[in-house]
Amino acid sequence: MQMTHTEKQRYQLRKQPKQARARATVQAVLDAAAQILVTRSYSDASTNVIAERAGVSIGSLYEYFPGKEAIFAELRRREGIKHYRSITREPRPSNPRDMLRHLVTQHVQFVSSNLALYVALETEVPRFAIAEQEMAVLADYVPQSNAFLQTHREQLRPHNNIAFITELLMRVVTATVNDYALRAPEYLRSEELTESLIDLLSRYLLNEAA
Amino acid sequence: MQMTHTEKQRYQLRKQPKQARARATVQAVLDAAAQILVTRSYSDASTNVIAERAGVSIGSLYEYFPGKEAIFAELRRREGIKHYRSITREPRPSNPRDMLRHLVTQHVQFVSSNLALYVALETEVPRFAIAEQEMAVLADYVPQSNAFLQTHREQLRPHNNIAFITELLMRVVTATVNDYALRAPEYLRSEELTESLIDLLSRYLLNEAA
DNA sequence: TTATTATCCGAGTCATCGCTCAGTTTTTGT
DNA sequence: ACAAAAACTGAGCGATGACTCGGATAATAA
Repeated sequence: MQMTHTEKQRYQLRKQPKQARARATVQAVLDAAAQILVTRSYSDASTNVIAERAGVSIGSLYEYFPGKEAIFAELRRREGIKHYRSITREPRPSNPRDMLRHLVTQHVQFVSSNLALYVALETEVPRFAIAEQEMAVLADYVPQSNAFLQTHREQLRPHNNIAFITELLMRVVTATVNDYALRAPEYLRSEELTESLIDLLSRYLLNEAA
Repeated sequence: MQMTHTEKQRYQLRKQPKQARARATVQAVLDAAAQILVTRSYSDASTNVIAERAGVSIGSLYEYFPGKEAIFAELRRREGIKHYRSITREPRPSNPRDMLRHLVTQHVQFVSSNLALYVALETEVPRFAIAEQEMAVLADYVPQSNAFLQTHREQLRPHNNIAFITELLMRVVTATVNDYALRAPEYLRSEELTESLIDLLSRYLLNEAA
């Protein structure tokens, strides 16, 4: 584990697969990694074992991935994209209250429908290169939501920093749902949790009338 | 990484140190582990490296720890205890609003005063044996806070399940502060974050008058 | 067809890691 | 002072893991 001169590409694909069979190879590796992560553990997921489970040779694996870390970085990247898509998918809400409801329900929905993998990624895989894709879910969503709330300011209680509040609320939702996923998954899908969270956020964000 | 017959003591001390120098050895190992974790990484923290940094022989390390995982489990256990102490320390609040303020400020205080180690433990160390100590911070605190809130019911908005709400609020605080610690530490100590969080919680929990 | 590029293969190398054990030193108890 | 218990030592073993490389095979292009 020598780090000669901090290579950025340590967590990226060595090269893009061009042919279809190559894309299939990459996908097989990622699927195998996910499966081993969920059924065994991160430390059991050696490159040799992953390659074997994927049905590709260890040599092929290293054609595309510079190492074990890159495999899981890519896996997380792709899950992050799915997560983002899940949250931003239709229908677009037409008012702040619907926005909060949509945010909470979609978030719970995504996490609980991928619970095993989500939890394993969160609890077992080290967060290399945290800055890069870690924010994928929030990076685009926050400014977008902020703009939305700005245009519906009249429905909100007076806040002197809407941008900050927007980010805070996003983080409260993601972090709290994450916490339930890891530590109390039996409540994750409960009406009670979803409704309480929405109520908590609404009461803070919105004025009485809304 | 063979797991013959799921031994429970994999994450516990092999034996309790009886003499002072033995306690010093254990402490030195834990300190070294923490230091390497923070300055290098979890995967760089091999038992050999930890022993060397601690200034004890590898043999001595294995007198007390059954393996690498046990070292970090113990480290986390001790940090968890500190965390709990930090949150439950005087002065005991006399009303719900003070309770919320106390909870938020103490929590932020603890996390930000141990930020590097806290973040490293959260992001790099796998959560083995999650059930055991993971809940240390909440396990005692939640029922205790729940009882407290029950006795001050008249200051609260009507809630049909105070126990659930208590736990929810605890989780919102810990999870959100944790999220800022990992992903936006520049806001962690800000007045704005602390005050917004308290406001968010109060508005949901308390009735107008309180 | 033929040249070129892309993909795949897997035995084998080398480093490192977790861990043991036989023996020494220190502390404690009587 | 002496024995027993506790603590410490570190060379070295066995296992495994990440990764390479020389070469085979397949797809694409000219």
